[in-house]
Amino acid sequence: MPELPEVETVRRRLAPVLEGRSFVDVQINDARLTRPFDPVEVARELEGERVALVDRRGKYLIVRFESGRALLVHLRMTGSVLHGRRGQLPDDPHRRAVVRLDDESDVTYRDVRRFGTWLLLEPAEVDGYVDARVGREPLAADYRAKHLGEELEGRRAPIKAAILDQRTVAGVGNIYADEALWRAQIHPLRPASGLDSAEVKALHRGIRQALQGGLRRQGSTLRDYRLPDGGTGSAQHEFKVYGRGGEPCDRCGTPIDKIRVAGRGTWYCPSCQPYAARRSSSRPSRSRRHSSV
DNA sequence: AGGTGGACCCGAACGC
DNA sequence: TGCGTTCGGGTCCACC
Repeated sequence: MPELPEVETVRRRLAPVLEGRSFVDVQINDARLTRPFDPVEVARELEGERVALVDRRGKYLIVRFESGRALLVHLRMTGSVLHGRRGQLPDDPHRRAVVRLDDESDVTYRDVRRFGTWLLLEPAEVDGYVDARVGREPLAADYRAKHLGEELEGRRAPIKAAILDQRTVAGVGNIYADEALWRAQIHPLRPASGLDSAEVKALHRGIRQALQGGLRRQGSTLRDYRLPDGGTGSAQHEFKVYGRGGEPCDRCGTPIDKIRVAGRGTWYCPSCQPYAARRSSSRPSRSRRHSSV
């Protein structure tokens, strides 16, 4: 599923091929993509726009035009963007849109489950729309544990549900939420407001490390995710818990357990992510390492 | 008012 | 083998 690392990888690959280019012709053949707006009208509005910048906020890919308008692309679960020379891309029953650029190349959008969305916004609408839905960028240089702590304050929801909320922190989805909690050694069902400051710090670090790791591998391809050149990411090979039920924990050897949190499949290590607070001796956070198995 | 669960999708995996 | 059922996941929205 495209989460921050996947969307950022797409952004980086797309920026050099889109910036400075104009949309010459746009075909949208799935009304769901632009709902509730008419796809034919949206396509017509897009024609003639020249791309100033390919941006990202959370899981939104933001194509900013010189006019000040912006196209917000959300890949949801199975969306992907491909770029290639015109006519070179093979037929695809799941292709939902094609953008012809002014340099003889095409950008196509494919989406098996059709959850993805394209939303064309006027200049004055963009910031408000995005900021209402998306919190701070976790990979920004100035993102601090303090910011995460403020968002978690007073929230009774399980910590995993809280970090899946895009307003808590931008771009964390089901996969990287589990990976971050494993790194921080925090049980996914712990009430968000119950974390102490050391745990918030560990989670802040866990989120950043999990996302950075995904980004270094150009995202994770479980099935549908692709880079714009058709390539695959490889972060799935680095997962510590996601999808690894029954396998031994990399840290302590205990079999990874699977439960359900906030309606999502959730994998964690029952030994190094205990629900009850670890009893700490006089010294703050001594560590496990060889907990009993 | 914050939290939860269903709806939206469709291909793959599963069960009989 | 074949066919019906279940699963999953991001976001919105109705409902508690």
